[in-house]
Amino acid sequence: MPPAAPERSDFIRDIVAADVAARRVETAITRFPPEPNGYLHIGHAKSICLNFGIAGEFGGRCHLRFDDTNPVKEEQEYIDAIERDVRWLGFDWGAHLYHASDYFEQLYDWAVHLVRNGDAYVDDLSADEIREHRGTLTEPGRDSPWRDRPIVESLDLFARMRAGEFPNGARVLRAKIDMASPNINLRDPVLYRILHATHPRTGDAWRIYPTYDMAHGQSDAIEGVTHSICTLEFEAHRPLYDWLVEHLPVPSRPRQYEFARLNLTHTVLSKRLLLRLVTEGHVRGWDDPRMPTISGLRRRGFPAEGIRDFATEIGVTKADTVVEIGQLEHAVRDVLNRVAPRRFGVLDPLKLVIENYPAGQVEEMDVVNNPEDPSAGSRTVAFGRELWIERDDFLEEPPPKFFRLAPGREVRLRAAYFITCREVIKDAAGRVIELRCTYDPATRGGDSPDGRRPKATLHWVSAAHAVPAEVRLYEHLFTPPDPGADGRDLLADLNPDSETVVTGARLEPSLASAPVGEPVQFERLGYFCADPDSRPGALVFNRTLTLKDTWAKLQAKA
RNA sequence: UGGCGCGUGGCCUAACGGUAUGGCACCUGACUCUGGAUCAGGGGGUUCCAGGUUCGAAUCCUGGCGCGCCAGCCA
Repeated sequence: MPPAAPERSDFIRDIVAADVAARRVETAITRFPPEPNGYLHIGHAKSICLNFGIAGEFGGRCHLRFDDTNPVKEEQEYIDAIERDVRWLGFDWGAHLYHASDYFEQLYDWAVHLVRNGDAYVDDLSADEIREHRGTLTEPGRDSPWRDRPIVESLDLFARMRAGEFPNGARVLRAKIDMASPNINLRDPVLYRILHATHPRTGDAWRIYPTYDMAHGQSDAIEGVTHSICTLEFEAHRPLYDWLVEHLPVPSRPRQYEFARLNLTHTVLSKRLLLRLVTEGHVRGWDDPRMPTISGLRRRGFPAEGIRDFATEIGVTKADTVVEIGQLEHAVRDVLNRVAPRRFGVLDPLKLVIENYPAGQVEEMDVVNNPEDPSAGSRTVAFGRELWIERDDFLEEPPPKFFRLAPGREVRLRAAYFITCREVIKDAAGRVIELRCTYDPATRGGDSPDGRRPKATLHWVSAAHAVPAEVRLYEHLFTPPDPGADGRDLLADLNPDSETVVTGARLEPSLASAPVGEPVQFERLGYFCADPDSRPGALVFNRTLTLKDTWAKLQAKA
């Protein structure tokens, strides 16, 4: 667990602090309760940071509990991915790994307890009939004809449900609360349903499974959870949460608090929609670098620290809001700028020949690794007569405010020499294919003895030394900030340029051994990291984010 | 329509009856061997509206308006 630095406070932390001060609880025991039916995304990260963060700050603990009450949707693959992602985010549940399925026997006993007390009954109505009886938002529901059947009969039927005597949907166990409640969740909610399905953990031991409402609060109580923090859509369930905890002999009394889930522009945060993108092949998988999943962000190169910083910066409230994705990107750049070693990489190479540089000569130029971090030291990069520079660092007819290379103009090659463009060579189609330049030997290292200061500094790689690579450039997954809004088809909002694969990049040789996922900055371009697809001799890099680019901004305005 | 919740500059957020906080974004300028980073400064708010209580209201009350959630044997 990361150091429990004092986080900014929020209404939930205020409640916890007050509870601790009033000795209502000894400490904060929270839990992160994912359902293993998909991959975790940045919205879950907000919840993870909140739950583990609070536990850390108050010297309590946070459990990882899988809410695995619906075997028809849940899979082991998701369980594994969730554990990996929470750990990668920087959190540790220690020995406190739990599953709602661990409590199935206890939950069953408690269900029997409810029946014995006349607080629950077996209902023979079909799903359709139950819906019909439930009433509507404005009309009260009607009692099921089975609502007052003898307790012994319900007991017998419930036992036989467990034994697997009835098919799916034949009967359910319902709480007996109030069919006229204005809160629909209190109109005799279903507690158990028959599901002849194999569970990832309990196998075929059970033919009935508890619903979320029956399982969640009771699991909290079993684990001694003090503050059960969930998202706003469960607000209407809180009266039921409380009802169950009050009608059952549970060992502790947890309280539920709700906060607003995260919404982000230019993406979607719904497991259903993310699953659709995966299954329909619009992305490379759950961990596609464009996905807002934790594993996607990781593959993209977003550091865990940046995600955590983002979570604290956006705060925790009950207001349903949409955060600009730029705020996430800012938190990520902030970390990357501090930690990413700088390297040279040319995405769209243009050959540059230095006519007065001796053929065959190679100089090892000393280049600082990170101007933000002197302790990162420096490295050596080979320089020679033939180089690659970025094609858009040259313009034959430079517009005003374009400071880079142009015919007759002198610029600095970073940590190397000043060069002047003498001649532009084009192919038959008129495309620039080579620049002939001269260099000033007196400017070795990048400074001139006479104080000349070029307006631009270019990155470069030696043509004789550079290694080729594929580079995948990523942008927002969706073009509009609110994909699928106003009844638009989600797919129509996909950004056709969300991934651009560049195949002819040339990188400085040290990048050939860059570990997968380790962030580097390609100077002047952005932050990158090697993709898991990368192989020796077939390097693949992902662009995590571009650097802020005021020139690009100027161009966009024009 | 019934219940519950929420409305503070473009976005997020603070304020706990004392005269609108901070971050992101935006705009200047300085500095710079990354048009990066950094630093300095700046613009932008009838705190959803209308009443009321109070010496004083973003905060409390009433009534509107807007938005979100709830009618799965999903979570």
